[in-house]
Amino acid sequence: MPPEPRTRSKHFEAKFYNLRATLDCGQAFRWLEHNDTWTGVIHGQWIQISNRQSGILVETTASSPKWDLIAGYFRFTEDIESITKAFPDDEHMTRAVSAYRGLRLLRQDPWECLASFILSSTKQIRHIRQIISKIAKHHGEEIPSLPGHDPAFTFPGPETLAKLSENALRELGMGYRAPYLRQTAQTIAAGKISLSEIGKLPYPKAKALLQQFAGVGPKIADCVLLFAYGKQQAFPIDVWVKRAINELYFAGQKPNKGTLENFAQTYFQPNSGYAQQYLFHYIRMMHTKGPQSNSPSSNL
DNA sequence: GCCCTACCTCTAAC
DNA sequence: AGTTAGAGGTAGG
Repeated sequence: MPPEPRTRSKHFEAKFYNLRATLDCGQAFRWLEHNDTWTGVIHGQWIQISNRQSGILVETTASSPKWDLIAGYFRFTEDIESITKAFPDDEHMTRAVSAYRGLRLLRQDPWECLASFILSSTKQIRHIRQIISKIAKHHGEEIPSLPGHDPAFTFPGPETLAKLSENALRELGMGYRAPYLRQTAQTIAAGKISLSEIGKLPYPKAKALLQQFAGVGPKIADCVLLFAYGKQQAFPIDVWVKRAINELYFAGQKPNKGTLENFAQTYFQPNSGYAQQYLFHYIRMMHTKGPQSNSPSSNL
């Protein structure tokens, strides 16, 4: 038996951090929960994370943990209360905030985030997770996890995926998204578009550049801008958010595309990106559990 | 520009 | 238990 890997741990102060809402609701696809403890891999490091009094405990098997990157990923220092307080003062946002108190945005690795959302089109979250897990298992590097946990793998870089055939990607179950992912990986591996440069651009230019990648349209570009680059102007409009705006703000009369986009861009400022996440979860809950269901019982 | 459809595969709902 | 619609869209007509 190999010796149990040593772990390093660190406590972070963080007021209102709802791990379930943050890690399990479709902005990231690699987190697993067991007894209120979450495990995942970020920046090549296996992480275990759980709520503690007055904060968050992070443990990792990495031999020299990159705490800065870990803290950056979780955005521990973000003042979520003042962000949600600046939301529009209407009944829907008020309900969304109370149902999902402690929901945070993450700051993910741009490549993994981009690849994940290329795979997300017309897919249920469950299946997206499945595909991403397969990619890591088959083409990532194994890294140590703790006993009792599944083997852990890094998410392979663009150079690795660029070398795979379309068929090898299709074998992972991604269907017609395979050529998109392959081409995007090749574009990055060839240095034609730099992901770190995109982060330095203002929102409109960054969005336009992201849309040059195969399989990336306005929605996926906005997801990456919000979940990886932290651009608050990004407001991904998917079927759920569109449904939410139609139902809650236009009384069910569908506004045309321009009206809806304009509303999305202006009404929720200045924290539109955060507002989008709360709205997304709120409308999904309304549809899956019924409008009566009001369960704010998240662990804070 | 705007609308339409094809696209893979799997899950959830009959 | 088998069948089918629909799923955090995008590209190309």
